[in-house]
Amino acid sequence: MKAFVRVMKALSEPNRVRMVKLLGHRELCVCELQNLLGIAQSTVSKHLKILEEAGLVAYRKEGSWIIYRLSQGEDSDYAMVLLEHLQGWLEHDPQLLQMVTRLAQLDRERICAA
Amino acid sequence: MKAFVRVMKALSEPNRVRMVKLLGHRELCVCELQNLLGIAQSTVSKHLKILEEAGLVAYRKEGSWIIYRLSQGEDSDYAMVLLEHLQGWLEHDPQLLQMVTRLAQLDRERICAA
DNA sequence: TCGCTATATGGCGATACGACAATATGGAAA
DNA sequence: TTTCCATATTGTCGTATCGCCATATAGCGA
Repeated sequence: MKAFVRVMKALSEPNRVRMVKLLGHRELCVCELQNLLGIAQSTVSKHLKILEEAGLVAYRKEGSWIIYRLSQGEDSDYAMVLLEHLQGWLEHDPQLLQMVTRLAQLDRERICAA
Repeated sequence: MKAFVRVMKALSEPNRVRMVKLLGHRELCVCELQNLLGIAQSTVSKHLKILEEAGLVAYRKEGSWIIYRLSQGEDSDYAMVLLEHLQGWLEHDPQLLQMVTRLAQLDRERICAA
């Protein structure tokens, strides 16, 4: 029950759901999420901790960056099922679409600069 | 996003999850849920309202009883998917098992009395 | 070493939530 | 009508949550 509620609670906050959806496109570091969501860095960090404790995301360190990705089934069965459904859900949310567009734009710019 | 979060929020509270699981066995009136959960009637009523607004449960009136049941897909796609998964999830939660046992016992007694 | 950047943590204020008791509503029975 | 019973609503209280700012912590480069 506790584990289930932890996953539901993690996904019952719009900004956290947006993080999950954004991470569905590619792995992202904290500052990228901060940039895309437009909220304070400390807020992003706290949200990520909640997502991680629910087994929804995982991270790896790369120098001083910490790069978050969607979890791959290591931890919670509940989390995995929800993540799969979320792939299809909310694809037409206006705010989210806007963020995804910005993300794609950032990626294109990076490619051009390379 | 709002509809999705509403469903997640509704399912991120243990007593509400228990209500859903209990309603998975059969429809129940408010006082039965109150009895099984052991919480105040007003609390049960509020929880049921939240579950209903999320599209997880529905009700019908029968005299002065109001009988709640799991929703059948009338309202929310998110709710339906979660309800289906919940059929299998949390089957071994100790508290829930105890409540289900009590519910079965009540049913048996009612049959004997008839 | 000293900063500079990326991230995490602590603390605060505003708001939301979950519990209960008390009260309102509305049907059924006397 | 009056009296119950089932349910909903309202008020209150303690706690949790979300946002921010300010402050650690930790790695990288000068």
